[in-house]
Amino acid sequence: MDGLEKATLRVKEFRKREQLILDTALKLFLEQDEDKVTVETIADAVGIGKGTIYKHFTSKQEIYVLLLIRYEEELAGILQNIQPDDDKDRLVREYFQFRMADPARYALFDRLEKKCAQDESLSRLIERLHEIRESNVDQLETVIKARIAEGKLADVPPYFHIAAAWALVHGAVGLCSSEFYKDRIEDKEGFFSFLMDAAVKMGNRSRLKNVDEQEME
Amino acid sequence: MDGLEKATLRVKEFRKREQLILDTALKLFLEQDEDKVTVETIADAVGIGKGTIYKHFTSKQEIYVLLLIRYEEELAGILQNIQPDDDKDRLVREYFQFRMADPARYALFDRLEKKCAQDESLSRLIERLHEIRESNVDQLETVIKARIAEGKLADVPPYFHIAAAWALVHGAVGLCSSEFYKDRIEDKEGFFSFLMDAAVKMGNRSRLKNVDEQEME
Amino acid sequence: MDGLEKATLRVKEFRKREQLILDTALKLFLEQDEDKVTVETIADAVGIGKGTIYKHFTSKQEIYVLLLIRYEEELAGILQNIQPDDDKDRLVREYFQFRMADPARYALFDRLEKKCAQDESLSRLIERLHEIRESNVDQLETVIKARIAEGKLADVPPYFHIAAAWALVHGAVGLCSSEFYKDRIEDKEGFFSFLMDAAVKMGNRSRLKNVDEQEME
Amino acid sequence: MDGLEKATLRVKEFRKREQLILDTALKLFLEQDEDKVTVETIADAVGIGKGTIYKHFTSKQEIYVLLLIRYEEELAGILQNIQPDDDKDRLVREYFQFRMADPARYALFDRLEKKCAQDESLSRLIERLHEIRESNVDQLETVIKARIAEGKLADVPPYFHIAAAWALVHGAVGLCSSEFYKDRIEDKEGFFSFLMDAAVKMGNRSRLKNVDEQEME
DNA sequence: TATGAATGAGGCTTCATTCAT
DNA sequence: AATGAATGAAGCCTCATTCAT
Repeated sequence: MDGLEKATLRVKEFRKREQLILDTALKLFLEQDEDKVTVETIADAVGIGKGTIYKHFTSKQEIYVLLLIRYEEELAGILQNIQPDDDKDRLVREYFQFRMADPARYALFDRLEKKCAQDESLSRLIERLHEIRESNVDQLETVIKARIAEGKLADVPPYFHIAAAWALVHGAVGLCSSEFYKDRIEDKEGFFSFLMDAAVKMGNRSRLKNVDEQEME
Repeated sequence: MDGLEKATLRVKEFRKREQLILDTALKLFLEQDEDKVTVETIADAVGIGKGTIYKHFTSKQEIYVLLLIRYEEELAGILQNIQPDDDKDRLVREYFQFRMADPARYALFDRLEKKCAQDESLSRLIERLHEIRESNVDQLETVIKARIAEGKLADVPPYFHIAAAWALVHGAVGLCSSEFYKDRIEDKEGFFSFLMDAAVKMGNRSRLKNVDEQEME
Repeated sequence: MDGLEKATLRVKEFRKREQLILDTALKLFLEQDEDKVTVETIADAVGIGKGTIYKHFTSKQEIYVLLLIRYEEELAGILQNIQPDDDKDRLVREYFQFRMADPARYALFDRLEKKCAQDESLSRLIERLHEIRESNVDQLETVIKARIAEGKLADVPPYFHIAAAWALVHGAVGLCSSEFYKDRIEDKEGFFSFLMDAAVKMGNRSRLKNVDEQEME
Repeated sequence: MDGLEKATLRVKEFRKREQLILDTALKLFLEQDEDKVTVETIADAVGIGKGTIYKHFTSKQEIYVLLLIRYEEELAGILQNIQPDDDKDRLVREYFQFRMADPARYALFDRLEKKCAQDESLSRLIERLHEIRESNVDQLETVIKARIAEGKLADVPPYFHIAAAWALVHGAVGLCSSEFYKDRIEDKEGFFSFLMDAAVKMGNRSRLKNVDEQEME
């Protein structure tokens, strides 16, 4: 193994550790409130020194943003993997499935983003986050537009559909983590099927018609 | 003015200041992240000493809960004021209008509640909060039930309707405070009318039918 | 009732309240650590306002000293009441009985005195405390001297006897409140009779003589 | 020097600083009332930052207990160093000499222990303190028992002798730190020899016998 | 005179970040 | 590069004392 190889290996190790730190941080943030998780806690959980964290990230807040970016990139990966000739709906379905998969995680990211929004020193990363998200949303818009053209969705600005769906998902997540409603919703499965049904139909033009037809039988 | 009157006046002044502190705290919490607002900041803003805050509240966290309770009580007041012979829908409409009126405030309360949930020393107040909320929800359920009986709403457990609407409102609020979407939704008014429309129709039985009928023409 | 009488009555009431405050403070200091007892706690327990305390005493520390003085005065009263033709031993016995009567109280006073010792603003009161105590000790010395003259006590400076007894009593009190020894001394009654026995005999001349005789063998 | 050595050195330095903090704290506690000594005062006196204190101890109270433990361990060391074939009395003598060596220190520890007794979070350390003390007392009991067997001490439970001596030492310490008696005892050396004499003879069997004989006359 | 709301100095503790090894 | 001891700003809270009513 020559010097270059060695160096490459080292870089790889370094990157790997970076991911490990982020993974661990995420896990801890989900378990406890992120304010209660100290940098030392993370370092201990990873099994490295506290100082090492700062070789990878300039601040705790940077960890927040990088987690956000990683999340958005993961989503981008999912969207990218879907073939253009797939059922158009699949894209949308995957998108929301991903977002709903782990409500607590999503809620965490929501908080983290709010926390980072102000910080001037993170603006570069925040920008990047927005770029990725923009691109993800663009992908979705393309699909939405196609469906509108097909007459399958109400002819409103595409972002109406996306934002409405986003809001519903966000709302559902909030509901899940709400101390109060958590206890009140007895038939959780039934409820979410009710909600999802509503979400799908939300801007759906043809579906509404179908429902009618169905009911007339 | 006799002694009793004087004492009453004093108590009134005290309560007034309490409200002033809560008002100021709320204002500051909305302006900055509540973690960045120190007790001293609040005291300074009110124009009183730090110690005075602790004559009214036992901890910063108690301020959080009392703010939550005040919010829920305000809502209760609105619900109570509606006459029984009012249009049944008005109750529901008022409820969501109230919640949507100041999304940032609502988002804040969401965070605050999560922060207080753990604290054992606040359990008494948290309980009271839940009681008020329960009573508010009960009121709504009554209306929902009536509408279901009238055949105007889908016959699912009433809390399906409430929770679904809650989720939508929560989602909309989240959307509003989201750094990213905030910039993307150009026609905000249009969008929210679209969303509200969806919300109202969500569990609406007759509407669905009507739409169908309409489309069959 | 004329003005003078009224004023006298008022003064009486005032003095009475002063005693009530001191009584209550003492009770609370004994129940909890005196540092944990706030001036407000005392006022509440007495059923008066916090400010009123400061009409009677200039500071919390003054309460400490006044309690000390009251204690020493109480002792003086006991010593005074003993007739000069009483059994000489009775004086000594009463003195130590008084001090030992409530070990916790005694231990408290010990702490309080240490706390006040430094405070310059209390020096006047501290002086008075010392005066009373001096007079009490003088009385004892008189008795001790008489017993020495009778040849019943070892002919050492009288304060040797007093201080030695004081130390033993103080030690016994300390023992009583010691967390550790408290559990170890099973036969408490037996032990204290053993200890008292030793104390009484401590400077007892006749015993020393016996020892001498023994040693001469 | 390899890594292991370095690490060992580091740990040593760390421990050394820990001792330095404890030493300084003790010194300050003795100079002023421990309540007047703030954590910052200690840090400043040591020449380190306030936060560093908390790398070594979890709270100010923990410093109290560790000081107590150190004191008791020091005593254990002294007792251990005494050879079994030494004069049996030496153990007892050393024990009380140690305790009497620095009355102010002893009085301080007495206060500290009382202060920590309640604190639940210190229970583990308090337990350890009691263990050490128990073992120290056990050693003494062994000696006392032997002396009782030899007929040199009165045949009462061994803890009678220990506790009585403890009380006397405690009393003497109290006397020393008493503002009033401090000034009154002119011939301190003479007095303490008088007191010690009494202490040593306290449970001394041969003397009791004589007394009995005398009383039979 | 009695009151109790207001005060603010001051204490303890936390933790993100730095830096010498 | 990795470490972890050291740092100190900053936060929360307490309570003796004051003072206007």
